Amino acid sequence: MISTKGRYAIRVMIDLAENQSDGYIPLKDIAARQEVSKKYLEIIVKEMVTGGLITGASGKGGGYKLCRKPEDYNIGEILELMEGTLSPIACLSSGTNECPRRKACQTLPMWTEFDNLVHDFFYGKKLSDLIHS
Amino acid sequence: MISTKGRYAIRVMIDLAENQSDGYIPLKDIAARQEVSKKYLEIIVKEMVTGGLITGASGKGGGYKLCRKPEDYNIGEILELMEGTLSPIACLSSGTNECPRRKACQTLPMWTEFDNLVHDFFYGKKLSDLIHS
DNA sequence: AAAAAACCTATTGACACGGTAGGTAAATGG
DNA sequence: CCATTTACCTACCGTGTCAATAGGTTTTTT
Repeated sequence: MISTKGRYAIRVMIDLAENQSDGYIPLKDIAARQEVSKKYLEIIVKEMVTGGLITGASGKGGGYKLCRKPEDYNIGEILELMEGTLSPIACLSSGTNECPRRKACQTLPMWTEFDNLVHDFFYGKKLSDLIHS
Repeated sequence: MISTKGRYAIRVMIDLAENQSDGYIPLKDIAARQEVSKKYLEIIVKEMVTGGLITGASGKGGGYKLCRKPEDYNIGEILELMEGTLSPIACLSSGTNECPRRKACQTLPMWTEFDNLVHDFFYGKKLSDLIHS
């Protein structure tokens, strides 16, 4: 289940892409357009900055902007940053201690197959694919 | 993220399929083979009975058994029963009140596409596909 | 009657989700 | 220089789910 953090992050990215200009776009505007609490977006946007997806600038005239072209982002990296992992199964998330039943597990092949499916789907989608206008 | 409930349920089904006999298989045995707490399995198995996946019988010689052939179960229905929904996005889960931004949402098509992918994957897998022996 | 099994109700600790609140630092315009 | 605007930072909170555990009751067979 993909949480609001991941979903809102993508919407912020789309908003930034569509309202691109020379300068920065204040979060207040994004929150208004997306009809999401600005306070909550702050948390999300902060992670996006430290994760290297966007850049922020303080002060008057400040705000946020993309640091790459929309076609150079893929949805998978955005979701992975926000959700921690894209893996739908605990055993497959990196950093999980290896399951002792791994060798005998009859479901693991299916989960692995599914994991690859999910990964390929989201890493194959570019931010620019979501923009119409 | 698929929880232990869904994952254990599938393992119980596999266990039942592989140890099929004329009679019923006690949960104690399943728990031992699967190395999972019997107490916790009770909760899961109960839902599987009320959901119509398996049948249970009390008393000595009792236990659980499949009520269909392994090839007549698909993984999707098992997961959907245990997880409530297979939809990875809240907006798409049945019973969710319709999002007011639905018409304008630029991410919905992607979520829908993903939702279909997930659905097709799990509904296309049969229980019998997971059994080797 | 005893044993074995499912079945039932309640409780728990930990943690994540989805926010809210209030303040601090930085940059700009006048 | 000062007010405004903006990001940035820390803390908190209520609700719910997850993953179990505990202990008892009913049903069925031998």
